[in-house]
Amino acid sequence: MAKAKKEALDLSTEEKIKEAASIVFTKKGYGNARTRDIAEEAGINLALLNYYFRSKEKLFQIIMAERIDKLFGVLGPILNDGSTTLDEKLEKITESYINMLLEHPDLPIFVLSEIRNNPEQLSNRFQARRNLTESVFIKQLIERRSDINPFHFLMNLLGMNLFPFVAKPVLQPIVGNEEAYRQLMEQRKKLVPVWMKLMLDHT
Amino acid sequence: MAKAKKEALDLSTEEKIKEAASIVFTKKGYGNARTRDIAEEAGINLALLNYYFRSKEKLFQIIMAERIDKLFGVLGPILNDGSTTLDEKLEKITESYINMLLEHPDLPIFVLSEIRNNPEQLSNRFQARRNLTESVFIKQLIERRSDINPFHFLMNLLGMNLFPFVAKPVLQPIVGNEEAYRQLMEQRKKLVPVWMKLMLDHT
DNA sequence: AAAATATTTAATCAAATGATTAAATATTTT
DNA sequence: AAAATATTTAATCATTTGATTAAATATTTT
Repeated sequence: MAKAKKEALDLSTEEKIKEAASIVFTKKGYGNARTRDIAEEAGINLALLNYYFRSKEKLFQIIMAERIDKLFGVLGPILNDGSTTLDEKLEKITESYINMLLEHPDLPIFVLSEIRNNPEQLSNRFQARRNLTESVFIKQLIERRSDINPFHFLMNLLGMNLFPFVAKPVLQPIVGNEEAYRQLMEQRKKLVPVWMKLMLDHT
Repeated sequence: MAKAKKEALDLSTEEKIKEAASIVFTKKGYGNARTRDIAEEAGINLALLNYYFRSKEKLFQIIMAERIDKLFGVLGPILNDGSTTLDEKLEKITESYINMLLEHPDLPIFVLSEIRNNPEQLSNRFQARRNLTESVFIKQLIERRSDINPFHFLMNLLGMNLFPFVAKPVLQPIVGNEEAYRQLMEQRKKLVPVWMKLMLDHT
């Protein structure tokens, strides 16, 4: 067997294809992406893509799982951190999301639109509800304000953090140039937690 | 000429195709939609689609323009109403959006993802900035709080109203069933303006 | 009713596109 | 080095899919 070499190159080539697939799928979506686009982006022959991943669909599933994890994986550890206060969690979530989305601005719109196309892709739909409702975050929230519906609170938090990126293609031309947009997002790292705390404190 | 009959049937058939196209495009997006899907949905022959609209692309442009107008057209009149206060505008925008989105929940994700695919589709990009910055709404906002960046304020308002629908495929399974989700959205009609006013009043 | 025009259909085309194959090249193992 | 295995490529296939065509049917005008 050509194992040592195989693994070195395998990783390199396979990773190259996955990287390219990630770029092309995220930019165009499944339906608008061509396997030839991906092959070209990866600098490899089209047949290689099928050699490594069997089909466009299989490759997509792998990328999609990674992207979903990238988008929502941030939340879990922060929501369940027993060592931080609720206020600190708001700050951490906001900072994590905005930092991540500044690097991957087209991630939310990709994931959300593909899930719309194929809702089954969300594997652990039921588990997600449990994980959330039993999280430290929700416990702290209820402890502090038993009258605030956690779902509303979470929608507001995610809406303020994710929406500017979901709507970037519309908002950015209105706001101005790319740099102006980036600066707004930087400001929101401080501002969003302030606004969320207003909701927590308001009588 | 067969004018009278033509117009009666034309409208009916042409409208039937547009209606079907709107449904299929909105549900699947341009790339995943097949002209055959649309023809079937409309209950007509595939050739008819090209007879009436020349091409998939042309038909899409028409639908897309309508959908963009549906999504953002609500805003203009409310933002520029000189007879309402800022608070009333917040209430009107929220109520209009939530009512409209309860009927067309997949509209935002469709429009935003298609604009991502083809940003040029936003025709009046520069005009939009002027319209907004010179609106009564922004004037009232600056009058009330010169220290609040209108772009941040607008992002929050739109984020809280639109995001729950953009993320519905993810959030709804977590929240529970369809009806539970609808009730949450009904509640937000009252709640979002309250939260927005908190931001306006906070010292 | 006849002619002109508009609408609709079945059949077909041509290009795009996902996938495969068979052969060539490179790498590893013996 | 030889054999075995893994990787890569060019060429090709089969299906999907947007679009067209020519003929049939319906409608309107004369």
